Amino acid sequence: MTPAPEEARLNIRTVAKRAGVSSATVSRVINGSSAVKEETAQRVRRIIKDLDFIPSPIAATLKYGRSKTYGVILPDLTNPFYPEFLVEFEKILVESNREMLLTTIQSHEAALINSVRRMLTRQVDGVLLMASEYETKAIEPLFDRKIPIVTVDRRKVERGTYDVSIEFENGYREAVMHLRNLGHRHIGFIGGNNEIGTSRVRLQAFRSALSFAGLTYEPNLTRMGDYRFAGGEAAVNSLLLEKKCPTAIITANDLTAFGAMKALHARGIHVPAQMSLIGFDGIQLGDAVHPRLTTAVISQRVFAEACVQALDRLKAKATKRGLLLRIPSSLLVRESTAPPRRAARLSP
Amino acid sequence: MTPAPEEARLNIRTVAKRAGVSSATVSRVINGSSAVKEETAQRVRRIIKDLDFIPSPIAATLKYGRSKTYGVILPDLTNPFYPEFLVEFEKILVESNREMLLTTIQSHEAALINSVRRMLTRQVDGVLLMASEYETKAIEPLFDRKIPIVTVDRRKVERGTYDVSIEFENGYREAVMHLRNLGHRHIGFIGGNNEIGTSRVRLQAFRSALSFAGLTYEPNLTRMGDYRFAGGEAAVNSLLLEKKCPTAIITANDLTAFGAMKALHARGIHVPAQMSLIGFDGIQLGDAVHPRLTTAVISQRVFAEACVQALDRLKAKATKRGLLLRIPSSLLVRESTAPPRRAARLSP
DNA sequence: ATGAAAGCGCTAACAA
DNA sequence: TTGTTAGCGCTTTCAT
Repeated sequence: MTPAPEEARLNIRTVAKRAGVSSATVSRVINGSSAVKEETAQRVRRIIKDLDFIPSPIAATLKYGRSKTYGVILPDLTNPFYPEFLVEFEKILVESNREMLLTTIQSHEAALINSVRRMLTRQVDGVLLMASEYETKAIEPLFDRKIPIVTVDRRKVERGTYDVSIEFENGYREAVMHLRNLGHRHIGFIGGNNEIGTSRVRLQAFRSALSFAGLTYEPNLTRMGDYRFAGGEAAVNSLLLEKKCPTAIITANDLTAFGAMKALHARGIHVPAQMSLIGFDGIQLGDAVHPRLTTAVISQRVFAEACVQALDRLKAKATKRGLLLRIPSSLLVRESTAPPRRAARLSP
Repeated sequence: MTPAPEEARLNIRTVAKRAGVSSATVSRVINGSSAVKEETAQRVRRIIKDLDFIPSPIAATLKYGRSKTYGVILPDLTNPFYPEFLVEFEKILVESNREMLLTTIQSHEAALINSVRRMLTRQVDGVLLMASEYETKAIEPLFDRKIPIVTVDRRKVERGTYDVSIEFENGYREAVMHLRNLGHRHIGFIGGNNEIGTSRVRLQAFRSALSFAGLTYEPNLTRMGDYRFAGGEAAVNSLLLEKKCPTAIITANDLTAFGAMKALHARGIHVPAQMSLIGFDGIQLGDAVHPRLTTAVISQRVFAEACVQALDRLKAKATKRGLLLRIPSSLLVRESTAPPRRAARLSP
């Protein structure tokens, strides 16, 4: 009355039986343990292939606690920066036989609580929090359960967290120097959302770049945006009301720059002839707009590698104290920058 | 010598013990079984909350076979259409307590095999194949294991597969009529990659729209692209070499239209004064470029709902024969279309 | 170098 | 309405 052996479910024991070994040995072969005689291993691998057997990491997770999955919490999937990052991040994980659990909060802080819960529920081995601007409270449960956490752009670490931050200083310095060398003296800035830490960091980096270039920071040439088109657009419209308009604008990210570009076009202001524009991120779109956007580029590959490495290290030695990793940025000059229309007055 | 009870692992039995019930009852409460006395259920829920207990779907998967996860195979995450889709798809799944396993093949067909393997490995309850243009062979293992498969834009079904297809006919018809009403008589078309089924469908839909509008299809005004900027750009450059240039161009998707727009700008051809342009998809970016793109819009919410529904139904009754769902598209008129510069000669 | 055996946390018959 | 029980497929000591 037992079911036909043909129909027996395919698992590690089926393989073991066929190979004339125990399931423990099969497990060892699957996990590449060196403690198996090569001959045996070969035979087992042969059978695995013949049977088209796929081991279940779910069972392994249950047994062993580790899911071989890293979670990612994104603030906003519609900013192309993140998909471009994810492609690299996924590639690295998959190469090493791990998975990615993607959650998106679409800028709703409330969704963060839910994301965290999903991470816990699915037993991820670590969380990459790219939405670091939000409340720490929501991620407490991760701390409590000692899940490795890597934040992005938070620029501070706590309780064994790692942080991967973009080195804005470089990029903005090169951007400002580039503009200064072209003859610009009055450079506007469109930042992110002021309530967010990373926005302040960007603005600060811009200001120190100005001073490095020997230019004065003019607060009335700075506007806040929202890291999206709309913010860039609105900011430009507001900037243009200033008596003394800038001859160039630098933004907190590329999306903001595109918004700015649109507003400038709409008002018949030519980029770069009448206004130079520099973004930050280096998203692919920058190469496709007209004029092609001059921008500070971050290598997504390098960025993703740093994130995975940070997660791996944190998982390996959970008690270590925090660590800050920096990802460099560097200026890519394209077509959205040019000398200012009227020669700037010579500096004193 | 037993470990301190304080340190006992938190599982369904811990909860059961505290609540003075059996683990089965706790399981029932968690899964919302109606066969539990409300009073008992309340007590159990109370304890779950107090203990901050999170049930493990991994164990449930192991036991029950279902992972409450749908897999998605995307051709290319850098086309904003997909992230915008994913946001909706994820939202729907999460609302109903399910997860999404995202894999990307970045247009490499070889990666499809790997994606399929990941789906099998993680025991997804179904697969949404948005990269349907690729070889059927690679997805055989899904068929073999009777995993529900929903394809997109394949427009045919087999062996209990469902297909969700975009209704290009509508959108293109409205697009062509819009142009015709503006006075256009010679409309160019930039398609996708010709080797791909969905490209042929789009071209066909365009042609039938032309004939519906009483216009003749002019094969020399058609070019193939690649669904990306580059393809649109190259296609325009080639189209402009034609003796009899079109006065308007319709594209296979928005990204292609952006590429076309860039090429036109680069050659000093004003959109829409000298050339009208219509895209397809309705990605957010279309609202941000200058001029804002007239395009046939697909509701991502509707699209995502259809996909989830198709997966759900297929899972519920696996033997049913195939089903085709159609997602409508409709024209959104913005600023990239206008009457042709010189009045077109009156039609005969 | 290999095997036996004890679960990981949960669900679903079946029994009560 | 609730409890008992037998695993789901795997890993990993501990033996041998």
